[in-house]
Amino acid sequence: MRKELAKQYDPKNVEDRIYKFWLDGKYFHAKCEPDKKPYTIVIPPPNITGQLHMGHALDNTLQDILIRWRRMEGYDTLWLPGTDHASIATEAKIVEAMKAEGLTKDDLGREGFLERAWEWKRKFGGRIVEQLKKMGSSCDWERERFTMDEGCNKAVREVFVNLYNKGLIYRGERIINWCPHCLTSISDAEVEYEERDGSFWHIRYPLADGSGYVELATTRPETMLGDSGVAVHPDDERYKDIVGKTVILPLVGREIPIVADSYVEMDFGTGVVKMTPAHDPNDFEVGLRHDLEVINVMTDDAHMNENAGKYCGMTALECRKAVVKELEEQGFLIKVEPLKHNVGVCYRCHSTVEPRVSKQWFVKMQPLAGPAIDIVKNGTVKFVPERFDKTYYHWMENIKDWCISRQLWWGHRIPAWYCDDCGEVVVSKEPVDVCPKCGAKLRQDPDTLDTWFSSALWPFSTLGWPDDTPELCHYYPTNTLVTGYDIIFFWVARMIFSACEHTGKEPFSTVFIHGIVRDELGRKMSKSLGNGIDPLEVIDRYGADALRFTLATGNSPGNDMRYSEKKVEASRNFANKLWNAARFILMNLSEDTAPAHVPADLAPEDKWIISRLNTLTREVTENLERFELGIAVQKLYDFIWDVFCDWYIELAKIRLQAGGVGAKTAGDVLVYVMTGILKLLHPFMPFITEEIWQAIPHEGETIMTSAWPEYDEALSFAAEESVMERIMEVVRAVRNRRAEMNVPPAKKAKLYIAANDTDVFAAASTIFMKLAGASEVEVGTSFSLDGAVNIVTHDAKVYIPMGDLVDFEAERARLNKELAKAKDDLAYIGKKLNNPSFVEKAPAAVVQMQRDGAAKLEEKIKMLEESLAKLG
RNA sequence: GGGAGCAUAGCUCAGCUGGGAGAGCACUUGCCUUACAAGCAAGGGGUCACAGGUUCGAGCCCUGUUGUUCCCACCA
Repeated sequence: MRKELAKQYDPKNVEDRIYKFWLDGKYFHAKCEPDKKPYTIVIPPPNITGQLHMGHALDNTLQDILIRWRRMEGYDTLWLPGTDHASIATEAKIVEAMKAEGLTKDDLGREGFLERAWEWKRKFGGRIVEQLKKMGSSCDWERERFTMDEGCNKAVREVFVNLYNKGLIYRGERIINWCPHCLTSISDAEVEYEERDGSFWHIRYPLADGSGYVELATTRPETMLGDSGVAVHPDDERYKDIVGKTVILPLVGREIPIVADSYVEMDFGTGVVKMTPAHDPNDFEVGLRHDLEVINVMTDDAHMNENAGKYCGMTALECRKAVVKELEEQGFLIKVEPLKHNVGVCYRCHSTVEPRVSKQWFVKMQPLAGPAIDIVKNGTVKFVPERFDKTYYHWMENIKDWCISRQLWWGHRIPAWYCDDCGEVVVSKEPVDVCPKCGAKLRQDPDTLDTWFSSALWPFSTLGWPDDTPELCHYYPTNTLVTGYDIIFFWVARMIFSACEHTGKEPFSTVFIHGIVRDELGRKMSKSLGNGIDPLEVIDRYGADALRFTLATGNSPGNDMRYSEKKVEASRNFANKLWNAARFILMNLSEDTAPAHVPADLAPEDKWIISRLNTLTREVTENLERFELGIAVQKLYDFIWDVFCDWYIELAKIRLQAGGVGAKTAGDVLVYVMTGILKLLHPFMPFITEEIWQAIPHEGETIMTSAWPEYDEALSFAAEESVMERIMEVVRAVRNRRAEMNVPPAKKAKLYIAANDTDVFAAASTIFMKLAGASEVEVGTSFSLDGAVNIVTHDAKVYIPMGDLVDFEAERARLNKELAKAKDDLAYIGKKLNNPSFVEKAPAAVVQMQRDGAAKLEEKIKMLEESLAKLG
């Protein structure tokens, strides 16, 4: 007994049942079949602290479309799912949760804290996976890895030690970005810039020899407590003679040198810059060149420290006020100007970043960047769309060393041990207890690694690297990475150079970049704006299929898209349309209808729809291959709605209602075309296609693993396509005229069709009766009728006797208008064809097309003139 | 300061390698036609930002201009 479809399409009902069916059948499980070609996709690790948002939904949808399609094409497909340990955000959330219980990090200690973190991860970490499943994700989630799982940990230690041994990781005192809120260092990529209103304080520093003073300006007066020099440009005539002298630092009284350095811009401010090497990256560089003292005046949490003298203990802001006040009182302050300037903020918490000198671990980037650039330049790794390789090159070519140590507990512990007795540093894959030099007890570095350090290893660490596993051998290098452009620097670039360095291969061959989903007003969706839309809520109301379809529609690689509920509604309506088409087919099938096949005795409309489906198959496949998912889905939409539902089903009704062999053939073709549609649509709308596929005659257990349709030259019927186009033109023209004349649909009228090719139109008489409001149809080479409406198409003239309804003046006016239009069109084409260089230089096919067009127009003009002549 | 994207119907956007401009929504008109009113049929609406250039032919290619968005660098 065949399954039935409910009268009303209910996505929730369908989706819950189908997902369970897939899970029970274990259809998602990766098999690692060496004889099958692998298709592996790397997916961004969803942040475990987060709730599913539109960004995830988009990622997941595009990935799943590609995976489902390739699976149907017979590939051994695998996702590399994972969960990010997201150090800063995760740790902040855990700290917050502890605070609610009256606990702090120090109360728990490192072990206790980690225990709490795991507990927390178990509680919330699985949630996002459940949400992705609701979207139809066909990821084998049982393979899910966590970046802090032992396997990945092993890879991290391996990489760290290898890089260290090659001299590519070093520990050093350098200026780094410090987030005073998160209390950790962050990398350059994690700093964002925001424009803020600030002030520009002009201050005078007296020369030590009493010969005057220099005037300089600063936006951060409090840092002057750490000044160890003053710089001017070497070519600046104004200050040439003071270079080498010293100034007395106001309030502090320290004597500091005036140096010349080309970093200083002569045109900006007064052309004199105070140097605070401990708290400004540029000053630090200048300081290195001129051997200036590094004086740290701040604590971890942006308070002044003991080096700030009497200001010790104040916050930076309090200190600024105090310093400015004293400068003013002592006559050092010249003026204050308002100034807009960019301030670096932490990308996680948006606190102002404090640059400070600190001892951290770094990765030397220069040697790693070279191969990573080459592998993209030589096409081994391709960006889709291509233009993103420019962004990538620019970043790689100007890369600075990467600060990888974080002052956090929730992350991969740095595998380095220190001997407090003899100062020995040991870097090792395995824990070491005693100093190999002096035998004293060793202390492990308390810091952890940047979350992206471990994430960068994702494509191979999850496959078992550094062990030579069968999985690694089969699936690596992977095929595709799908991600947003906002993550190119953080993750994509780092995966590429890490893979080059550690595996000697590319991590993936294609980076498919998509845009971000914006709200209806084009704003970025964000928590603080409160304009984020919860994908689960959308699914609840319209279904996952509708959401997926929306995200795929109008999605062109690399471009942002706007979310609007109207679009989701349109997608849901489309699903409903498909549902109803399926219901219609089911109603018209007999119990013994066979699964999809092309029957014998095809009618012209059968050949037409089969041929159109054939073309569609080719177009959808080609566009998927080019990652043009938006175009593929648009073509499906147009075909299903306009071609299949609006035309073919209506045409098929004629034979279905007549019964007999024709009905059987029409039924078979309906099943054949519907099956093709469902397969092509399945990657985009997995649930509804599975549900319908199960209901109609089919072979196999699930559409997921059924074979992807292929273009077949034998199913291309150009002649029938053309015949149908001519018939459809007549139908449209008649409908148009009737609508214009306000003829009610119920009022049928006889149709006289005059054409040279009488057979084509005679054979289609039932079509005209069904679709063009004809009571009966007479076909001949010419008719002489009075009181009839004249309709002219390119190769036929149609008369509808309407008696009193016909307004001859209106008829004449309309025909004249059409004639004028046709003549204009012909003149336009004629101009082209009379242009010798067009005929000579344009491709033959284009010229022929114009000639055909001209011939059709000539024919039409002739018929229009005849009709006008008859009207008198 | 460097780089990139975008500018097409009232709105949101497609338009692949150049061959007389498309969709969805909105709008107008007529229809509950036995799959579907979450629908059917018909229709109105565009100097493809502006100015040049290449070409037989430009929404598409090149140059410039304007507006807009984003990324990178960063001015002490």
